[in-house]
Order: sequence, then structure tokens, then C-alpha cells
Amino acid sequence: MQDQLSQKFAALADPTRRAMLARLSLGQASVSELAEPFLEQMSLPAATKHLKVLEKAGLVTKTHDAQRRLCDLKLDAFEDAADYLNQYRTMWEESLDRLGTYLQSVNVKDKQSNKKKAHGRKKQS
Amino acid sequence: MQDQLSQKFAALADPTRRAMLARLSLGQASVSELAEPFLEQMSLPAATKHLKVLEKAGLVTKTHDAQRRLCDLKLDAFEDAADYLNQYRTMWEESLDRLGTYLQSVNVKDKQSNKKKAHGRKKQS
DNA sequence: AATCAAATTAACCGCATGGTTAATTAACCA
DNA sequence: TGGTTAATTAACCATGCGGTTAATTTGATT
Repeated sequence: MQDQLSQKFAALADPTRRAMLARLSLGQASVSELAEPFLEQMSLPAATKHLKVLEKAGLVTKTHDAQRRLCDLKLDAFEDAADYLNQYRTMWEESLDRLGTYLQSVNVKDKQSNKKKAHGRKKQS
Repeated sequence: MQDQLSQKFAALADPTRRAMLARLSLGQASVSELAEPFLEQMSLPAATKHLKVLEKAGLVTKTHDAQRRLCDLKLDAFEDAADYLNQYRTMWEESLDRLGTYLQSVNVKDKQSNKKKAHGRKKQS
């Protein structure tokens, strides 16, 4: 079996499963309620397999209620995956900042050299 | 082929690939440099396949330099995946807030009833 | 007890994925 | 031109995944 983070990302790598999570963000739902929007595209067992993937990844919990299985989002399970990605998002923002201040510095120099004559400049990739 | 977001999550669902991304966050690297830490566990072609997955997902770009292929992170490609997860992270924080204010309200009531007699209270799961 | 409803399990299928080794391409070096 | 290095492509294999239908479990209803 894979590590938890890999399991979570793998679970998220499917539109059906993401749609189920979206539905669950509106509140608790039974397996058939969750499956219903997909029953024209896939069978019930296929839907319960998707739910099992989400459950094993820890993103969803199931509780018994008579013959119904009620599913809930496990919101705190999203945290580590979110943290992982925010790390790269932060790097991106920092690079944007650097680009911003660079452009600004170029602009300042421009204004200075504009006192003589303006010329083209390159930007870095 | 799958949608972009699914491809990105799928690409992230592998420890080898995440390690490659981590290496790239330190800066540009060639295929062999990226593969080197894994060559005792897998062959070079396996490593280049992983890189191709990252490239197809848009997380990494390759540029030619003589016979070397230099790889770079495409940091802005992490944004949509990060946004997706932050949505759930936000829901979690909101639920924590609600729990907090609830506990606080219970506490206030407690203090009121404490004027008579104090007793244990339960917290919800 | 019989049946109905909700969901899972079993058994199977096709295809993608992650790996292998061997062969090939591409660019440099001498 | 011939050799070396860097990387990819080809051909193949095992395993896992997403789907199917049919059978089974589980609990409620009557």
C-alpha cells in the first residue's frame, strides 16, 4: 500500500470522486444519494468503489444507520495535501514578488536613464 | 486523456515524482541529475517516464541544452490544485471557528450556572 | 417467515501504469 | 569519422484501476 499523501492525491485524481466530495461539502449523504447523479454513466458498485477509495484515503468517513451508510467529509484530512501544495504556491508568489521588485527596479533605472535616452530591455524567463 | 486537474493530482500521487519536484524547487536540473538519487531503485528510463508524467501534467517544463535536457518547475501550474484543496481547508477552519464559538458559548453558560454549581461538560467529536 | 431495499462482495474484463532491458537518437569530442 | 554521453523509444511484463454483471449480506417491513 502507498503512503497516505499519495493515496490522497490519487483519490483526488478522478472527476467522479471530486464531484462526490463537492456533494459532501453540502452535507452528509448516503451511498445511493452520492451515486445517484452518476447512475446513468456507471453502476452502483462502481460508485461504491469510488467511495471506498475516498474512504481509504481518509477523506471520507462512513457511519452505519440501519441499512444506509452515511458518508461525511473528513475535512481535516485535506490539510496535509493543502499544505504540500501551498508550499509551491508560496514559491510562486515569491517569484512573482521578485519579478515585481525587479521590474520596479528596472523602471527606476529607466526613469534615470530616460533623462538621456530610452532603450529596449529583456525580461528573464 | 484526462482533465488537467486530474492529471496534476495523479502526477503528485507518487513519492518519486514528489521527490523530483522537491529537488527542482532548489533549481534547474538535468534528467540525469534528477534521476541520480533513484538509480539504485530504478532504471534511467523509469525515471524519464516519471518526468514525462510531470511534464504532461504541466508541473515541469523541459528545455534543450545540447544533449542535456534541463528541467524546471512550472510553479504557476500548482495554483489550481492548491486552490482546490484550500477550499476544503477553509471549510475545515470555518468548522473549527464554529466549534470554538460554540465552546465559548457553552463556557459562558457554564459560568452563569456556576453561580449555583459546577459540573463536567462534554465536547463533540 | 417472506420480502424488500441498501450496499457490498465476487468474479471478471480491458486498459493504464510502473517497471524492465535493449536499441536508437542526438549532440558533442577528438 | 568514430566514439562517448545524455536521453528517449521500443517492446515487453506484471499489477492496479475503473468498469461490468451477478450474487450476497444486512437490516427493515409486513
